[in-house]
Amino acid sequence: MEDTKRTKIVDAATKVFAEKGYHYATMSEIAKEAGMSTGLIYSYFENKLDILLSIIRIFWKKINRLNQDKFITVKDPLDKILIILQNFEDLLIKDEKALCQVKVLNEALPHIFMIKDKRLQEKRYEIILNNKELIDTIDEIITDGQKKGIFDDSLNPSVLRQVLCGTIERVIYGLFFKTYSGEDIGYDADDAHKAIVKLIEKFILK
Amino acid sequence: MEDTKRTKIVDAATKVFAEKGYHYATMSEIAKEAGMSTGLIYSYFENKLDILLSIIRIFWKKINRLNQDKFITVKDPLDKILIILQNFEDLLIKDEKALCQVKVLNEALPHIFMIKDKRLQEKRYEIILNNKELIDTIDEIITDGQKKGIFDDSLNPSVLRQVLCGTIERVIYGLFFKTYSGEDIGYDADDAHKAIVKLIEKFILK
Amino acid sequence: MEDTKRTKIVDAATKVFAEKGYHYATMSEIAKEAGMSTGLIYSYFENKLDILLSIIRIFWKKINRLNQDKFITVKDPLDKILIILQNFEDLLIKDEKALCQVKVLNEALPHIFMIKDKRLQEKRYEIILNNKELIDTIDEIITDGQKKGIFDDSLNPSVLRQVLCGTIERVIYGLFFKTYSGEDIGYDADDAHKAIVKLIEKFILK
Amino acid sequence: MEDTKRTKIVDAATKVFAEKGYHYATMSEIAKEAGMSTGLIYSYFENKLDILLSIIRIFWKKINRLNQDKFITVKDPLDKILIILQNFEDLLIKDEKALCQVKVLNEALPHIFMIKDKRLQEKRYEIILNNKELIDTIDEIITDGQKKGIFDDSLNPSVLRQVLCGTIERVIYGLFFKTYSGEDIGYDADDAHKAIVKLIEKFILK
DNA sequence: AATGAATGAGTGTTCATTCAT
DNA sequence: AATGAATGAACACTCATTCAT
Repeated sequence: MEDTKRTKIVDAATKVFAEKGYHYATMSEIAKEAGMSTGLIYSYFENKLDILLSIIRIFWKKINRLNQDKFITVKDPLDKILIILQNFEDLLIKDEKALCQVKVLNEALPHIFMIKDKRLQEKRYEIILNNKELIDTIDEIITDGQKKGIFDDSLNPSVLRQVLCGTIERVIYGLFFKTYSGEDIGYDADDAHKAIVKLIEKFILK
Repeated sequence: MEDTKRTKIVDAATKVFAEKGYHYATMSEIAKEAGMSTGLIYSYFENKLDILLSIIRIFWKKINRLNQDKFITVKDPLDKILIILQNFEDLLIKDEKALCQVKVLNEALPHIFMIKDKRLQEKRYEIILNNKELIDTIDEIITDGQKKGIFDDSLNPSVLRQVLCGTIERVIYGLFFKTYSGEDIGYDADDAHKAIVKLIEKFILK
Repeated sequence: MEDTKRTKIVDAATKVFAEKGYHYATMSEIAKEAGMSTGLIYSYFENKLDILLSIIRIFWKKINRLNQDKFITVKDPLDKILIILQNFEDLLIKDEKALCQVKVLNEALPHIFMIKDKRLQEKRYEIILNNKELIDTIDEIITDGQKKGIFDDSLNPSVLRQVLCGTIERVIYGLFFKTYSGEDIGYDADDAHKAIVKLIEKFILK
Repeated sequence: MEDTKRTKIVDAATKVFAEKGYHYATMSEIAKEAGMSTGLIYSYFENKLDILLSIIRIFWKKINRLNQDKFITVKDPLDKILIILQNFEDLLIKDEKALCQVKVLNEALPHIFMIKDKRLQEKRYEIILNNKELIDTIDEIITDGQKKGIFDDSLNPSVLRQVLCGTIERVIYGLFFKTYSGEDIGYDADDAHKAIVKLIEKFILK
């Protein structure tokens, strides 16, 4: 029950943050969207920033958990990269509601750096750790693929990862923009998927 | 003279916005950084948002002008793409001061959508036009390259462009982060350049 | 049974008000201290201010009743004054728990004046009456003592009473402070008693 | 000029705090009383509590300075005590505006203990020091008087000081109450003065 | 042209109070 | 009778913007 409320708030905030941007969103808008009063939000979260942090934290946790779950049975570097992609798509694209998380995630960085509240330091640290976990995971997979002679080894793993992540982020952000603005962006979820797979095949594979 | 002041403000704001994020930056910080009083800023800009808009507008204008200038003598699609990349690098990477524009550009989108001030509508429209101009330019180049049989034509131009732009944005953002946080990101400006060129060769070329 | 609950609330509130001050004390702290839920407090009291009022009202009532009870057999003005002192000490000093009432009584005045709630007007009036009763009692004793030639009659009764009450209040407040802060104040309950008795002998007696 | 503004705010706040009590007083009331906007107050004070602290700090500083100034030429313990009394009267009674400080000073204690803001810790410490300075000064005078055989030495200095201060506080508070409520309290400033002097003569002197 | 003191609208947050269970 | 989740009014505080000098 308590968890339902937290989820409601997180979902409402994700929507409002995505629509208006963190600072333009007000607590009463979030409360209204969540179907409750402003005060109640403060029973579940320390403050506004805490909600933003929670959105991000939950997302990275989910991604990391999904990845680790599937990596147990998969060993091939290419398959692992494809699994990471698939997990991103599962979490963001297949649930249209969740798509707006991309924008919130995109906007979050400056706010994470502005955290002064001591109560939030730990949560901030956790986010950084979770983020680092994904980065390290990808970098290890790439390094592994290069050692095994499967991946292109003329570039260092960090740049390869940046190219991959930048692509995924941008392509999915486009889908969010399409959904929420209604404007045509020239491609759909299927095109996006094919493009990233092709990027992996042509750019990352040897 | 007036132009010097405007430039000073734009430069100061770019720095402060990049360091703190648009909303955490205050007008008095910008004024201090620009070496003038808060009030004077309002002689050159309508309001805070107007400064942000100007930063973006100036950047897109410069990019478009640089592109068009060089496109006069260049006709090959691949060369054109490489010129666009080079222009980005000239504007952002080669001047360390300007590097922080990446972050401002990254953060700007939500604010552009929140413009209510009628005086800014025109400027907003101009930005969207400038942005669209670059997008259209790239899309045309890609379409042209595909027609000429030079570029991969299994993906539509919009997605190809997103992959390219997402990569450039992310890779350069990494360089900004490195410069301003001092942390190691595993690659430098040279690696970044090579990676993008390789992306073009392996992913965009047939 | 109902009375037990009321007493529990009053005792808990007295403690919390004394420790934190009326406004810094929250209803949930009082409820926790009283071992019940916040809601239940509202079955016994109109609101937060009502609890404060009750604490004060109960104290003045007790003092007045104790005084009147003992005055039946005592007629000498000096003895009467000493009885009032003894009653104060019985109610405050001898029960360490009750000592914190001094602080609550001290802080109460501004709140009594801010009562707007109509339901509390009557209670407020009662407090003022009870307070006035003690004042009048003391003033009458002093007047009587002056008439009988026992008390110094070079000062009017009101000022004499203020000196006496100010002394008692301050000296007992010191004891409260000592108990709750643990700091040394340079005197104990016994010193306090002797000082007040000496004040009566040297200052009020002729 | 800046000092005029600070003084205006301090005076306004003293009045409003005295009338309503610290917590019932709002910043906009203080601003209105001071003839300025809410925001401007924050150019001169950290926050609401800082104003309260300043009122108290200024008062204790003034008292201590006045005392030390006059103690240079006076050596007799009795004269010193009378000078302290006179200074209190000069600061509080002779300026009717300043009289309301008594109430603010009376109410301040719980708030001083609730200070969490780091920026105010130093100011808090200064107040405690100033307060201690007066206490120590009085205690030294009394000890000196007892050694010289002038003062009653059957009670320890701390209690004697409490009796004196409690009396002064209470008697002056009565005058404040009279002025601001318009009610008759049975004595005036002159009676108050005589009472305290008589207290010193009869109770403190041997 | 230039200043920065002054404004006040806007919002996050708290907490007394209510009420469904 | 008892709970504590839920409410929302109230207020401190910030900061973009203005304007007297």
